[in-house]
Amino acid sequence: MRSNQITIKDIARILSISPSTVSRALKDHPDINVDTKKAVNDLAGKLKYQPNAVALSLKNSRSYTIGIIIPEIVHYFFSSVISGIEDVASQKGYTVIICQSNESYIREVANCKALLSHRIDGLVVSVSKETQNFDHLIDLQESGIPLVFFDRVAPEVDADQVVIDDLEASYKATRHLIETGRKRIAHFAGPQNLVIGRDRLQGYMNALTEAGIPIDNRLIVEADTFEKARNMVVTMLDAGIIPDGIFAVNDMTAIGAMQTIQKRGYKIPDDISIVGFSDGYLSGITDPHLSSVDQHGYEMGTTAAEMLFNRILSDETEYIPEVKVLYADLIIRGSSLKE
Amino acid sequence: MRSNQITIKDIARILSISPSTVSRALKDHPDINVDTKKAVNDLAGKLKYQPNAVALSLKNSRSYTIGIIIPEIVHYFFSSVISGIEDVASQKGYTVIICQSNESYIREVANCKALLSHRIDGLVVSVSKETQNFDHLIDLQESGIPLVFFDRVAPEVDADQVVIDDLEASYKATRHLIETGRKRIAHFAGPQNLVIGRDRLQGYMNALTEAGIPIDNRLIVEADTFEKARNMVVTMLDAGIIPDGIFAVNDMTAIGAMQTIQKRGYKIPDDISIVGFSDGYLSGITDPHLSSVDQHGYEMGTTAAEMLFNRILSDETEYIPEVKVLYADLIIRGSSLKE
DNA sequence: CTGAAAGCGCTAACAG
DNA sequence: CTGTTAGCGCTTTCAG
Repeated sequence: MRSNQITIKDIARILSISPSTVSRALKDHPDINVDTKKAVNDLAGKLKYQPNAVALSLKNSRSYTIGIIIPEIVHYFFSSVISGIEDVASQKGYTVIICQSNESYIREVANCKALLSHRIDGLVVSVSKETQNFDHLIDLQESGIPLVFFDRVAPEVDADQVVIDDLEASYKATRHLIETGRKRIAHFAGPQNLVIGRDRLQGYMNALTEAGIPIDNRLIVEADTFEKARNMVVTMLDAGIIPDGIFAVNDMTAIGAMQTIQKRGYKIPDDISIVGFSDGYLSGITDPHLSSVDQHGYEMGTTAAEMLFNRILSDETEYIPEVKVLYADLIIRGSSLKE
Repeated sequence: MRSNQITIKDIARILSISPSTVSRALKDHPDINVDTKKAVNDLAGKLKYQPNAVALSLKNSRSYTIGIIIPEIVHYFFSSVISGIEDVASQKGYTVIICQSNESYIREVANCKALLSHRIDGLVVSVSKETQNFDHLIDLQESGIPLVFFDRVAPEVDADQVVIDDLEASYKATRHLIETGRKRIAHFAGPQNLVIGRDRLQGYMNALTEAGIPIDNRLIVEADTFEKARNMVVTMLDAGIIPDGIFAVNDMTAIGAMQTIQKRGYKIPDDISIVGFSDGYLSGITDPHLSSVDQHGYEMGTTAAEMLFNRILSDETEYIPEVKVLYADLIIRGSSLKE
């Protein structure tokens, strides 16, 4: 199938004038005769002329396009971040290319290459669980493309970041469990190669330590998906390890734990109370509703995009990375209510 | 910030050869001397040369980019469709630009213009709830860009479509309610300007009619969001209209209804049983689990993408629109179990 | 085996 | 007020 879109030359030919005149007329250049302008604009409208963004990109060495690399789009948190980024970008006249790494390092690297090839003007990224080496991102940055990390950051890379205060949020969540009388609080943790995984664990430990509760390693398990949580609960209960509270690294994990716990005949929150870390609206549709840290995904997206455009649109040569820490609220719902 | 990416000319200059030789060497053209090839490829590797996709697009009048327009990315169904499209596209070496209409006609039109400007090679679209006029899509198609609709199609436009058999699926869902002894079955319907809204209502009516159950207009209400469902249930119950079964146009609506019904002291499925229309994994985390039609979003995405690439990669001039109807399964869970 | 030149669509400096 | 020209990065005839 051949595309047959109108160009400036088409308009010029029809009107028997030069392409540059058309170009100027279209952008209302003061030099151009009013009649010419009118003729050009009328014809452009009639022919539904759309400027060729590809040609403009080549000419200007700016693609007016930014890239996003996220692990998986099919998560409320990530898709709401995207939504935030998109709104800011489209308002600035920028287009967004979204790539999924599917939690794979290989794909993340491939995404970077593709985006480099498309000459994106900037990149917002949340790294995959697998990623331990950040050369692909450093390369990108070194070739002059501003970079902003969100949520899953790479401290090894000197770039802007927007994160929530994971340490504080986890601390608050755990403290809330302690304050409602829980003594044997388990943590379903994320991968420890991610900062968010480490920070959330640390916040949990800080709260326990502060309260004088000894840290029990049998209560700290790596489980960060619905499925893993279900299996882990079975393993723990079968081993006679019965927590009275669980702080989970994300909502799906919390919900997986919740379901299995209920299936085994324990009551929530009476026997075991649970706090998650928000993936979005899920917390409102469990029974009981899930207490959870609200991460404000949309706001994180707009913030990241604004930081990125600050870089893109400024001429500063020196680069002092900025870290923005968003406040995260603990929303207490039925799964951890005090009796 | 200036980007400083390596071009073919840079390599040519360093090696004191011409750009055309570099170009040929990079694509392993048989004419080129092995040593030259090696020198070029080594240097390209060292300098991390990435071909400029923008220049290629301009040269080839193909952007190797496809567009997606969806109402909102923050829905499991839509994001899983995107995932399917992306996987097919990236495997074919295409990039994907995703636009959200946010259910707004104006934004949908703007999205089309932006995508046209980017000279996308094809478009996959699910129209906004507001859209009644399809000129923007027809224009796009007329300028030679293949179009595939999914889910929310525009029958007014002669283009490929991939849909599920909404009529059949709704019929099955309603019939299931009838077979489990329900007599006063309500339908929480979607907007009637969308084919899916109309079809789902029609399937519901067909099942009732077939079973000899008269259609009661008080039981058919337009409610297609979590919030609207909550309000609608209150309104109905307060008016003394108590259904014994509800078929909802999507899962969030079903869940909204479910919660409010439970809050009012009715038991699900004993007093009122409920069937939804799938937005994804939500059905597994309600209590009781929600019976629902599985729409196979990912598969819909891959199918749509494959149909699109059939058009993009073929030279056919004649265009016979194809409609692919995917089978939708009714998954029966706790919310509509027979006693 | 390699180079020069033209052109994809657009703009901007330079000439009239 | 308008036209000519060159160039963004790349490929591809056409000429050596």
